Amino acid sequence: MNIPAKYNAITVEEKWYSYWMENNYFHSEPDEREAYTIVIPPPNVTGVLHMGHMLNNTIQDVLIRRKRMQGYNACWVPGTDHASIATEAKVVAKLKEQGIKKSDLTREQFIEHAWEWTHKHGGLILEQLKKLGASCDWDRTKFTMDEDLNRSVVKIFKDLHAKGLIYKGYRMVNWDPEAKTTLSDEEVIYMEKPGKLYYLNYAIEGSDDFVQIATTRPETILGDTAICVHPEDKRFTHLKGKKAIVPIVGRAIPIIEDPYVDMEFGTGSLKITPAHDPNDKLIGEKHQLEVIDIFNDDATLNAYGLHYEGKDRFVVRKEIVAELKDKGILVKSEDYTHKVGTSERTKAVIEPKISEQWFLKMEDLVKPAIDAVLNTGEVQLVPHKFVNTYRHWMENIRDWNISRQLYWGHRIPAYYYGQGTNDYVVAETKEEALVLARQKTGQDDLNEKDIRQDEDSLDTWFSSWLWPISVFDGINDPENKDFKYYYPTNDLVTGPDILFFWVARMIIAGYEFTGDKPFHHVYLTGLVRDKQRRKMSKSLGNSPDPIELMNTYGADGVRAGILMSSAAGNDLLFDENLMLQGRNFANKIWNGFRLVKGWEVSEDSEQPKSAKVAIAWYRAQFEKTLAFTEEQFEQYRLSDALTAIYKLVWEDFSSWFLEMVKPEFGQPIDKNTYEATVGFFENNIKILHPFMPFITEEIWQYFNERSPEEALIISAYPKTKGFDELILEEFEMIKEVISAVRNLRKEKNISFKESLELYFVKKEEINPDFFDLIGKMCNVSKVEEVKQKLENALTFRVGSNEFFIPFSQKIDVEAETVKLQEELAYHKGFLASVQKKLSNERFVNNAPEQVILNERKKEADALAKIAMVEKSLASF
RNA sequence: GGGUCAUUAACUCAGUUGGUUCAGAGUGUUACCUUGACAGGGUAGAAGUCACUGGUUCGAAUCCAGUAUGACCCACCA
Repeated sequence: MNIPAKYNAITVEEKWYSYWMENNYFHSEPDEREAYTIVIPPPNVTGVLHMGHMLNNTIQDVLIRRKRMQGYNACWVPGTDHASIATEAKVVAKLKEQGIKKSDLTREQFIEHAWEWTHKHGGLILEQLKKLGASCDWDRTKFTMDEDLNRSVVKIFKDLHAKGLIYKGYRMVNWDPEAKTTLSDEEVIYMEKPGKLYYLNYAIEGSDDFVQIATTRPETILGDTAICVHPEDKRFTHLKGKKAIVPIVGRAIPIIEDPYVDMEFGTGSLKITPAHDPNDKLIGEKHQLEVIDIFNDDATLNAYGLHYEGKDRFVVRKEIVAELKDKGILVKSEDYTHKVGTSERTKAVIEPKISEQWFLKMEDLVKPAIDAVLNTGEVQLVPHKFVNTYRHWMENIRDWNISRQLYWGHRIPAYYYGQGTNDYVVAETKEEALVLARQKTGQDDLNEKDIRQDEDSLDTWFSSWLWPISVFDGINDPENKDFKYYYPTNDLVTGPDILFFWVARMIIAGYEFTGDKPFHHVYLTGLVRDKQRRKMSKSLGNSPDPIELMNTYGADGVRAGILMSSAAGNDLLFDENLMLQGRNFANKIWNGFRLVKGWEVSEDSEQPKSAKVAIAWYRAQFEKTLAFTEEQFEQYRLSDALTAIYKLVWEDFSSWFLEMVKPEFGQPIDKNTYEATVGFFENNIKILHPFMPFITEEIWQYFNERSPEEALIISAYPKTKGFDELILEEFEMIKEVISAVRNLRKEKNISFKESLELYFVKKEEINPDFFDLIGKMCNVSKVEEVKQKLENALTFRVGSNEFFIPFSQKIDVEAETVKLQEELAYHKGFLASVQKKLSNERFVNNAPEQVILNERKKEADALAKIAMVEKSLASF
């Protein structure tokens, strides 16, 4: 036979993925079976696979494959997200390389470039998922900018607008000067950054007096429109009603009072710049202050910046500090660490900016979504600990800024017919808009030229929050058969980092637009970190290339490795050793297969007793493990399920069972044992298939010719049957006997080839059915009970039974004595602790009866063992 | 500032309603083994005051309170 000793993953994996694709096993159509559905968290269309994807898609594939084998109609819908800001930023960068500025292009031209980019780089990540073995229904692949998804988004916008939930507001928003767009609050990451707190003196109008303020942003003094102090702050009562002069600008601004000011902080007086700070804006509104915006869209200063006009805000900060210092206005500066908002995508420092944007009212929308997670349990978060985070966010939710000043994305379906900011209608098409506009204005002579669509596009998440609905076209056509069959979906697998961005909003959308949950369970994976516990990120360069990993360790190896140590919700410290472990496991299975496949089967040789009992034992062991993994799956503890199977296959099956039934070298194996072994092997690879699909399919098909209908991927997953607990217990004792004999051989340097005899004095039951097996495993020619201990023999004790191996050489009495004394000391110590417990009246009175009985049994056992050891000692 | 979670062997982690000698696994490490499936393997061993301090209990790694350290999430303090 020429099966290679080393399992070659690469060729095998390609072969079976193609086979699965050719036979259409991944595709799902509604039928009479129960559906099991997962929608993929759509990765960025132009993204590449990283370790986070590996983890989370492996989990999805495990769930899907298992359910498919269990007879569900499993459907895993793949797709990608247009990722407006990220993709637009990439396109802008690429155009810049070619010397083209975004502002040189029309919207249409830019979008053309973006599509070109998308087609060129898009979808690569889905190809990479295939290498991982992802059994997605590729016929259902969706993109968040697909035409039908666009129609869904527009419809939803229109619907929410009609309900009065979408409105335009002139508000302070998060401005990303790099991408020149607003961001939602969730897209702003606050980072600790070292800065300085500058103390400045503002002169008081018409006097020599001054008021001192502290600021971290001296460049914004150009937009100051007030100084604010606490009304009860006695230090400033003399300034009441006076005006201060803004340095450099020379503008006189009022000194106002507001309890917002913290008297303890800084100098106790605060400069107010309503255009550039959310709090200042609130105070400004309250006191009806002038709003002076000093920035352009790219965060350079505008005309209000005077001689700083056209310079960047950070350049200006430096220069203005120098100028203030020269003029004696800067009193001092202190080092000060504070949190600075940055853009999640571009990393640019966010500029709070007042502008007119579209908002979605969240207050009422969140109610059913809160209820579903907190009260009814219709949607369950796994692990449960995320419920609190979810609740907190939901209960403190603010209106969602859904407009973005980007070209790439779903354009806001609002059409203006006049110059006023509210002279618009919301419509699905321009034609419809015209009709609506005519109705609204009563001007029948309006035509298409008079109508222009809003320039903004929608936040990416405004399309992805519909994902579980829109991939089945449930918005446009709620009665369609796919939607009715697959929705609501079952499980969602994603990272906790997008719990708010995506998961929460999908739950909101589900209830609002379908009246039902979008999914039942949300499995939140941990983050993949490097060995120094840092998040894996491109900028740190600490993320290994998943493709390289799969080439080195095989997709199965990587899948197993990454799952082996990743409990739900716990971060995973990436270590290549895990992948190595996964690969070695694949090799172990492979070699077990080689062994079994190499056996010659004899029709007429009889089944040895040892094999018979081995089969009975392994059957029970398998069933026990299967039952355990079922429990683990119930709780989404995939890692524990896999570890259990790993041990079953490596230890129980390979190290024990195969050794137990292995025929003598050169001898054939009897048919019954062979068939049982192959049956066990096949069951092993069935329950392993969801985790390691490729090698299992390879072995499955190698064992026997299989038609496409008999492929492992669609074979029936074993069902739990219950098992014989007793045989498992009995075998534990046998195991101990076997390893004790092996140890003695080693200690005394007795070759395995030298046959031994084993005798024992029985104090507790030992099942004689196993004796042949002991014989085979230890090369012992007979196992026999005797009434009393043997002289001149090696001894050991298992349970309360004492074993003897007659030994021709001289027994080292001293060494034996030492060994026995150690055992004695151990048992005595144990006895003491048990007796201490039992002599404690309160224990005896309070503990449950079963516990006390256990203790009594322990006491009796210990006493028996002590007696036995003492007797042995006495005989020396 | 508020919240959540963690702290168990050198490392990464289990320990599922408090009760068997319950202190575990994998990796690493040590010693031995070219045994006919597998050195990507086998056998055996060493290794921990379960972060700390109290409390509850007959009994605590497990429950409670506090402390320390770390991680993450949320929040408009110049």
